[in-house]
Amino acid sequence: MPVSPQDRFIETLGLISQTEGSPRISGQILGCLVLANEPLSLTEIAERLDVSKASVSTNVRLLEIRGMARREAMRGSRQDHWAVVENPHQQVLATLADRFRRNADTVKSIAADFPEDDGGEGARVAGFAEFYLRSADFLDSWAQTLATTDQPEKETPPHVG
Amino acid sequence: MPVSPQDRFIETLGLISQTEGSPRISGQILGCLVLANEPLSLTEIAERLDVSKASVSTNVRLLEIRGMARREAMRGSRQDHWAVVENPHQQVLATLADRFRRNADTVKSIAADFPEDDGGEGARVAGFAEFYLRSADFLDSWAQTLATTDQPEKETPPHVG
DNA sequence: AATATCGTTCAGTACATATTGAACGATACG
DNA sequence: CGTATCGTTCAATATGTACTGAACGATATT
Repeated sequence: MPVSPQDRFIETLGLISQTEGSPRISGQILGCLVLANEPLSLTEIAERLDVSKASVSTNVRLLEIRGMARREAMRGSRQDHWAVVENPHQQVLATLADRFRRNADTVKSIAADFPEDDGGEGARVAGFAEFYLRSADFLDSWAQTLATTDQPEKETPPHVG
Repeated sequence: MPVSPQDRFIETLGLISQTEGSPRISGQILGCLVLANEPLSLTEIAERLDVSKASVSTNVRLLEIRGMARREAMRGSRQDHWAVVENPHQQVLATLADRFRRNADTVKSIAADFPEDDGGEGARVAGFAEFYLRSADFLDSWAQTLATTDQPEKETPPHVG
């Protein structure tokens, strides 16, 4: 039997999530929420994906930490409901930027511990820190363009000048 | 006993590599090569990190695929030697851009399979594809700035306009 | 040709973690 | 209050994969 486009979308996001180092289920949940376009209960998600409620509980909160999903109160229901945020990717980029900034700090402090006459080791390590720092800035600016251009149009990519 | 800054750098890159979804050892090897600043043999790397030559063989080739390391012939030695490329991060960003572009293609083709009257599902899926495509462009432009500014200086981050 | 020195491959193991089922605590409802 | 319905936590399991040791093939040296 042919697989529905919905299922393929969900499965694809799961695989992407996995190659990016996150649990597959978190990507699948995201796909679920994007397709539904309305808040879904924990049970609904679990049944749709045919996984345990425990997994959904854990991973939907992971999405919340990543800034991609948010809890939503539904009138007349005691159940928690979950929905994708307005601009999910913007949030995830900001989170990524934070991670890079932490990397920069860590590596920078290590670089500082090298002696002067190390044959350039410390300098090369510091170069790594510099990359992470610039990357963080870049990610932030990228996230910002996503925020300001809700309706993506044909644009020239950003450039340094 | 206190850990040397060299070991801390190597270990840190290993952890970063791991959180990014790559084998820890590949990050450690990269750290090794950066510190050495000269081509190292497979045996030298294995002994420095206290891991098997098989692992080094596999992961150093992974770095090669990622565009961060290259094989180098050393005069007077039959052994392969490995070194970091000139601008390792630029390469890895380009690789990442390729992955995003593939994601965009995959999701885009899925979006095309949704019927017209799907309540906006197909449009939202297409929005995802659009994000991946724009991300790929962004990564490329980012990589380009790294290529042109070998000596990182204080710069304003790129912006759309 | 025989031997030695490489790098790679591959089956097996170790290890990390994603996922589950059951127990638990909290809150709403009767 | 007792009961039912939630979501979360936690120990146990399943699963994927990183890593190893040994075998292999290729190349250089004698």
